[in-house]
Amino acid sequence: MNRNRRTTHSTESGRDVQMSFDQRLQANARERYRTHSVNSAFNNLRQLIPTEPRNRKLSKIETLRLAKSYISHLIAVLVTGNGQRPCVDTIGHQRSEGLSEQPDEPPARPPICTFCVTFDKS
DNA sequence: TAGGCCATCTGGTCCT
DNA sequence: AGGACCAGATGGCCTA
Repeated sequence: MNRNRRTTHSTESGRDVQMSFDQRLQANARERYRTHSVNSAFNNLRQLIPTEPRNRKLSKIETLRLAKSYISHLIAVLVTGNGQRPCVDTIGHQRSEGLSEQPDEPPARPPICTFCVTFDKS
């Protein structure tokens, strides 16, 4: 690669600023490091979410959605004191909020929580 | 082979 | 000015 290459980097005032190739490489390295730290946070979060089967690797989007669902499940456990299937007893968390969280997707799912089902099997 | 997921690069914007 | 954060583009890997 040509280390003398320059890339433009415009500011909010619209003025183009020359960015040296070395600066670009440094920015790339920082971004890589930042992405790795985000991934390590995702890995930490994954370890806290029970899956079926056990040790199934969750994607990032699955991790976020299931984390939200798991928090709701734990809240239901606290509210009802029912450690088995608490979510069927609560109003606010009556359906699975697991993998399909599309905004425009109709809620066509039986009123059972993902984690109630998971813990039933175990 | 198509689709999903991911890492990396890149440029724009915001913040200190 | 420099760094952090973010989103889009791109290409590679894996699985059904």
